[in-house]
Amino acid sequence: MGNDLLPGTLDMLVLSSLARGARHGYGIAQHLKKISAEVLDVGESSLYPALQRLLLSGWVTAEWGASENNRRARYYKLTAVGRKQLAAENREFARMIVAIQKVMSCV
Amino acid sequence: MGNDLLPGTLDMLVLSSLARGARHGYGIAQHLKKISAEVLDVGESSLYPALQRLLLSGWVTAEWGASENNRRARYYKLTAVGRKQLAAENREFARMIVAIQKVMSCV
DNA sequence: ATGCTTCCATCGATAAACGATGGGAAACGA
DNA sequence: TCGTTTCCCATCGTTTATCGATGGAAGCAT
Repeated sequence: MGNDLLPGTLDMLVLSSLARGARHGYGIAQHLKKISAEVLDVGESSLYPALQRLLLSGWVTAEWGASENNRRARYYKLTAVGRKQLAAENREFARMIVAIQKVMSCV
Repeated sequence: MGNDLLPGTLDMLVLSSLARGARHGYGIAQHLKKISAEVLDVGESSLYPALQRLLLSGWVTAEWGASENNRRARYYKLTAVGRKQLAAENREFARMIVAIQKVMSCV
């Protein structure tokens, strides 16, 4: 029953997942699914390209390490700039939601 | 300062614009801009393809007529199925927003 | 051995939205 | 009368995000 996600929100969601500390890709997907009560289901083919974007933009850094399960994993960590970006995207998103709600409630 | 819009929401916004009665394309764009306090700015190159989609799906019908300004205009009208679709998209959207908020507030 | 879970990642297709562009017809100001 | 603005239609080509399918490797349990 896990649906797709709202386009244009993935980067923000990923950044948000990293706000409390570094995670690896698989962990990010799990986290989003869990916190959203299974509503958000980020496929790996959406997630990894997104992480590449974030790396390229300098919002996150990556470092290889070992997971809790003793497996090789790549940990992504929010940079200072990334944290600002998260805040900005959050503001902009809120702005959009307010605007959309206005339209929808005008029915 | 009118930005783009949140991808994946255009069809819903257009349907919502037609909930109270028929409008022509130009009027829909104006309405969205006005109600959203200039936040939502739907370009015509986004709007008309969207209307084509809605026509093709049967959510709306179109009819040529004259605008208030005595100009030739194409009026789009919500169908019964379109109204159901609007309700469904609205529900789904709300579901997504709740899920996203959960993730964002977990920071 | 087999298969399940965890973890990485890429590739090709699809589809949505955008910028640029074009046109025609009414209204309006000079 | 003429030029400009406003209104209203629409398409084309590009970009970009997301997705489904696919593949691989390594650890764990049976």
